[in-house]
Amino acid sequence: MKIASFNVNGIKARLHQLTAWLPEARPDIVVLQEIKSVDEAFPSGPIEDLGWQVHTHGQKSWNGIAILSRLPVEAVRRRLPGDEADEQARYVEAVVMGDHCAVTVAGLYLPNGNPAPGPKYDYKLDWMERLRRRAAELLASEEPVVMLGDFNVIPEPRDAAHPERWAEDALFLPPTRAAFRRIVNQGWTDAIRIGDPHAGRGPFTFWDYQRQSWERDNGIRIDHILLSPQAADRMRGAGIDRDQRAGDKPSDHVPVWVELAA
DNA sequence: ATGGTAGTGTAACTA
Repeated sequence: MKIASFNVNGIKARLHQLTAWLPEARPDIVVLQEIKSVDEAFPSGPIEDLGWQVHTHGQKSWNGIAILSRLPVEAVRRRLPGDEADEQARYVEAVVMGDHCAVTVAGLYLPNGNPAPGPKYDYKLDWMERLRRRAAELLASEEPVVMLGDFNVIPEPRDAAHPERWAEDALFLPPTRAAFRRIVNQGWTDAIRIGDPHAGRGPFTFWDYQRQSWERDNGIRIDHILLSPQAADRMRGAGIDRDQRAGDKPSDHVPVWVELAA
């Protein structure tokens, strides 16, 4: 079972890239972030025509998430628990039926949090605490769980080409990294770090559109795949589709993926 | 300190 995450930065502007990448990469499950579309306006047709079921959780103009699946999906849950007043569409969860076992997939678009300090940063840290609580519940199931998406967290200096430039940024501030570690240290495995070992800096998953970041390989690693122990036992590979950043009108993120024997 | 680019949606915001 191949599970992928892709921040498309606007589904309407990225349909060409997504419909070219899906048949090429052949994932079984994809979580999308930043669809920037209400559910009714999501272009499901061209994706369904390629064999994928579409489950969206959108909002107008910003954020928004979706799960695409070629396998049977049950128990789709939208919204991260813990704050009924939170209107931002950033979390979707589903149970996917594999040949050998069921896998819970949690897709997320964690708040950016800039500028920090400020209310947006407070919201980010609150959201991370809610995610930590949900992550603990998912781990307690002792089932295969894959929690993946755009975390908007640079975990370590080696995850940025120029970490010093991120020192004051909400993606790299010490409280952000500590909150991420509190989740990982519950017992999750960082699939990209394990599956795609890299001696020096990188690998990266995001390159800004500005300042020729891609041409200069000035990237960061902020799209992550966390595996429960039962999912990590089944991991057969993981990777980053880096080439996707080089095409015509690409997203500023590239897809990340993990392959499980499931 | 500023501005550089992109998407949504058509002004101003988010990233």
